[in-house]
Amino acid sequence: MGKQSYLHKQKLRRGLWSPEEDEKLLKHIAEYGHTSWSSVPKLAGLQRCGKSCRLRWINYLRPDLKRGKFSQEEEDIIIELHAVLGNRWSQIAAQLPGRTDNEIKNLWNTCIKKKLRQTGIDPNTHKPFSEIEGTEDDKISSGSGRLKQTELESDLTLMQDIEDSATKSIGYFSLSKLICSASTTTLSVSSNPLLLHNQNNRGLGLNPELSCSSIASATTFVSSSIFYNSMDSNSSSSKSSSFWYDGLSSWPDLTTERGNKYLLPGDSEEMKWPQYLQGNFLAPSLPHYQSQPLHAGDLQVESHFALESLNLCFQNHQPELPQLQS
DNA sequence: AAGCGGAGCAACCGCACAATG
DNA sequence: TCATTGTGCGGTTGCTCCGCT
Repeated sequence: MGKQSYLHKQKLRRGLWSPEEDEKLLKHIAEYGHTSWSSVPKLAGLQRCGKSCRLRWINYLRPDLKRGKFSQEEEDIIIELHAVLGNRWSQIAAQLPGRTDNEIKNLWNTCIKKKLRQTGIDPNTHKPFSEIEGTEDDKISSGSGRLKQTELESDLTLMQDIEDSATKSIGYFSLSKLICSASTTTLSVSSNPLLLHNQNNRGLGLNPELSCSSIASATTFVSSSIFYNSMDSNSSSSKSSSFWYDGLSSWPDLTTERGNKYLLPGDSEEMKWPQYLQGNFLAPSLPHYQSQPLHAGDLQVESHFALESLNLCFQNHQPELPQLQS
């Protein structure tokens, strides 16, 4: 693709990001947002490609990231979602506020896979090894997580496949049941607005008018009542569904989110760049921002939100942040 | 103390898709 | 309709750390 030569031509930096680079990027995004990643490096004065900036922001600098070890509940959720979604890390990540797809992918590849194997479960099929021998391929958990449009005969058949696979898996939930449970309020299997159309949406073919990124959005709603009950009930978990109810249009009210969930000194959150900034960069947990990448209205809203969240941090912690070292 | 190997993690690569001209 | 550009995603690589010998 000529990417290498492009990098050489532009003398772009690669490899680990320095604190100075992080600072530049963070400042730039706080000030201008990121309407176009390709222009960010130039505007921010970075010798990086836009892609690298985007990745750095998403996986590391974003203020709503939750760092540190995954809890057992989070691991369980990942396993359950993987049984249904396969390697669609971004969709799985959408269900875990503050976690990135990269983080989850790494966790899966390094820890969870191993654990499952040790317990006699094939991480690809989520079935006991003894049961797999001689059985048909598992459509859901095949190596490549990306689902091509051409593979989608229809949303309904895919949905059925997913459901079949999930229900066949030991101990894992049935999508239809979940959606049915969700339907006690607004959705039903037969009228799930997310699944009516198979237009050009990636993955599971969603109704574009609803513009939520994926089926994950549906499970956000569903899982909020099922998965998260055992989790921290005063943070993200209890809000996922309200986000849905709010009609996919409401960004978190930062004034009410304020103080809702910060990284507390007692938390075992690992702080790297923030440590560089004297170790006191406390970021609010803003689950909707990460978990619900709205498409409609999107970039401006997202940028605006990023700016707001950063500003909020800045306001709350003025003694620390203005002291960015240069 | 040095070497080795595995684990964990950050970042890169290549591809697919969407948007735009 | 086609080409180009931008973005997002999943797979993979390579570096660092740490425990073991």
